Amino acid sequence: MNLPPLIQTFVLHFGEMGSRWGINRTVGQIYALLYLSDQPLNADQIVESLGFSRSNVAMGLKELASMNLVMLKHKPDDRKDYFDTHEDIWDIVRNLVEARRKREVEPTLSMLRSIILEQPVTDVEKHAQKKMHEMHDLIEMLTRWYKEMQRLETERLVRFLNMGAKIYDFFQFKNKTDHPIETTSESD
Amino acid sequence: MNLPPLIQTFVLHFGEMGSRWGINRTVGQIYALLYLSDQPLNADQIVESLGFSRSNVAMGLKELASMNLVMLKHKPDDRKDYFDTHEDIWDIVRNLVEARRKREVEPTLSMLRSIILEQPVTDVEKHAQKKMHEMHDLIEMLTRWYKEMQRLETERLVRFLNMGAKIYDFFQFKNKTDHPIETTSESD
DNA sequence: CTCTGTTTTCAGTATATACTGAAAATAAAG
DNA sequence: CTTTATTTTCAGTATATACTGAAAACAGAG
Repeated sequence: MNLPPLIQTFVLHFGEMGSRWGINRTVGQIYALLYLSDQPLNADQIVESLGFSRSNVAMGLKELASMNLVMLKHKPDDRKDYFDTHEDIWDIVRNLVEARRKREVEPTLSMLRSIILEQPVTDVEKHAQKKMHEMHDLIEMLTRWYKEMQRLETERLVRFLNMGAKIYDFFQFKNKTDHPIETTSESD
Repeated sequence: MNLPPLIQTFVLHFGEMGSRWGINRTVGQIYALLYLSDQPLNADQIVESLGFSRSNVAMGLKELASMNLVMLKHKPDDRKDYFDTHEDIWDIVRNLVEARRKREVEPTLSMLRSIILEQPVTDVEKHAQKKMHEMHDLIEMLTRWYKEMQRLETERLVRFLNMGAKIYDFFQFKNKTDHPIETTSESD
């Protein structure tokens, strides 16, 4: 690896963190490199920069593509595949969260859906099923909320996030006065 | 392992998912078992239920304790340590998210903090640093928002999440009319 | 069609992580 | 203090995951 120190630190960090983020070192480093690069890179350039085997890089890129974290691009008169990350960092967040939801949440949700349909026999099972139901409802609630956020375009999402504290006050206010809040025509 | 089928399915699923959630099979299964149990369990009972070695269970419990996902309890005239999960499922979420933030976000944030202080030399480094700055600001923003949510008590948090769609409308409304919204005395 | 540059696959190997059993540490009870 | 119940540590081993190199598949150019 022979990268400018600033870039190297970042790339190595992403490699190390990879395992905590459910991706491996190779994938982490490749993503970091592409994120910092001011132009799309091809697999050979990545091999050159990071020192992994060609096949390992190919697999890493495939995984990143499956998570919609990299985009395939082409240059005129060049048959090589070039890879790039999204321009808008919020698109990165959206794709990242979606990929993790699919991997980490969706399987559990469907397991819960099927299991709460079954008939509990003993009291122990009854209690267990109640807890599972509780978890199921919570995940569904968070998922519903997440899907709504996912639809917000960047500008509104940012504004919404920056409102955080004020929204908190807003609910405090609502709570104290007990007046329903008119936002659109719809009410609670 | 000899558990009621309903419980066994759930426990095994948590074990399998463990690796995707950054915990291992043992930790996943132990947590699942404790979550479903209607009473605190001691290490021997967990060994009995799951078939892991005593030491593996001890390590798993230690890890769960470090993430504040299990609580230590004692019974009268019994020297054994008993473990239990939180009553309120939202407390579980709060502790879970906090544990993951510490592991998965905090180290990156401090790496970024230190790296954006350095002096870039080349144009390539300048561009890279700009991208790092962008990432840093985004993570800080999300963290700030998260900390505010973390402070909300369960009832308000649930109400807030259920508002999701309406808040979206609310911003649409704001956007169209361009009137600042009065919530408390403070304004934008 | 063949040739050439490129990507993908996959069996084998290396590395990292999880797990165990035995021994050490701890802490309550006598 | 010693004894006994319990938890923790840790070196060694097993298992799972990552990584490589060689070969196969693919795709555009002639």
